[in-house]
Amino acid sequence: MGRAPCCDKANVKKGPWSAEEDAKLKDYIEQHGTGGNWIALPQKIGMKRCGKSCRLRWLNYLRPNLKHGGFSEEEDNIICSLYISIGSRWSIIAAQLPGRTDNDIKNYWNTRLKKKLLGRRKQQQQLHHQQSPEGSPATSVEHDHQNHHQSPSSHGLSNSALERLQLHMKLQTLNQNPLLHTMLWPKLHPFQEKLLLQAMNDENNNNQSMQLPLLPQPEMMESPPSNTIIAKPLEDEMMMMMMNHSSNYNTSTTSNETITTTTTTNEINVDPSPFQLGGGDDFIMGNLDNSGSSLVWWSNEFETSNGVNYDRSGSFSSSSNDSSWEYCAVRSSDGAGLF
DNA sequence: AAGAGATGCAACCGCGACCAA
DNA sequence: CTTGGTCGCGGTTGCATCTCT
Repeated sequence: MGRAPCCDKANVKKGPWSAEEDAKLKDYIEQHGTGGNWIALPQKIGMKRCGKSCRLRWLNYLRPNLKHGGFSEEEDNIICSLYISIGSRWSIIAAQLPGRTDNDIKNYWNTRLKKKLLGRRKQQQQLHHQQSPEGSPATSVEHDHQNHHQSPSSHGLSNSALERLQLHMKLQTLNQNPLLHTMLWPKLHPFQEKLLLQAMNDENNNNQSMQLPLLPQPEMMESPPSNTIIAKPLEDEMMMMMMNHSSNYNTSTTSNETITTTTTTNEINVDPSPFQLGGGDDFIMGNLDNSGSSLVWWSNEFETSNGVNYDRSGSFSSSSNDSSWEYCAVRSSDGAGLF
């Protein structure tokens, strides 16, 4: 037995609001406030609308000082940064953008900003698809782009986390350009950082049952222990997704495999990994080092000491003053992955 | 010019959180 | 502690408009 409806659905008007309804609601709230009870409000003013509908209309459209459309570059950057950090927590993101509503930002992200930022990858995938029509399907993110309003792909990974990973990679690529760096990674106001940290810790706390490490507070990040993997929400989520996605994932603390990659521009030695994660098609591979920020992007295959081929499709890293991160997505010839 | 498909946006839905009784 | 009502959020849907062929 489901919960009781909040209103009599049969006698409630749905659909677009008329100017008359808008005026009625606006006038009432400006004079009397909401009274702390949205459900009762429509009856008070004689409207055949659900209280939730009134609330939504007020918050998203009628409220004073709301801006519609015309997102600035700075707003784009803030949305993007926060989305990568905390995911689709539109209310938190909206709180950082005065005059914007969560619904507005959500729509803007889904319809424009995401495409704007991931456009290049889409082109790459289209090219890849043309070159190998029998190849693997597009990621769920791009699949969704091409199939508006259709169900997610059967890939099984969270679109949100994939997007965040892709964006992180993309922005780190752009990060090589110092001009773009400041443009795309704006320094947050301390209050924004505090909010962000709070949100991150909330997320980590919620995941405690999964035994994921907590995000360290700034004061805890003074000198991270060597080879300690500090989980940020993005990484947590990706790890959990990989584990959920992979029916045959494997974790190990006894890997003795050393991977050496050689590219035309980079030579990367990955320490014997303390943690393996694999299975399925794609993998996340990470390595914490203390050598500062570095960025590499591979598209070539590389071979491990035991002869397993990995197609390292991309890699990125990020860093703060105290710690740095390096990740790459890998696909192996034998179905094993490394973290 | 017309039809089909893509896009953008407002609004709805359902669920979990919260709180008071 | 339980229950019922409300709030707030994120995901989804419906539809008008735009773009392409």
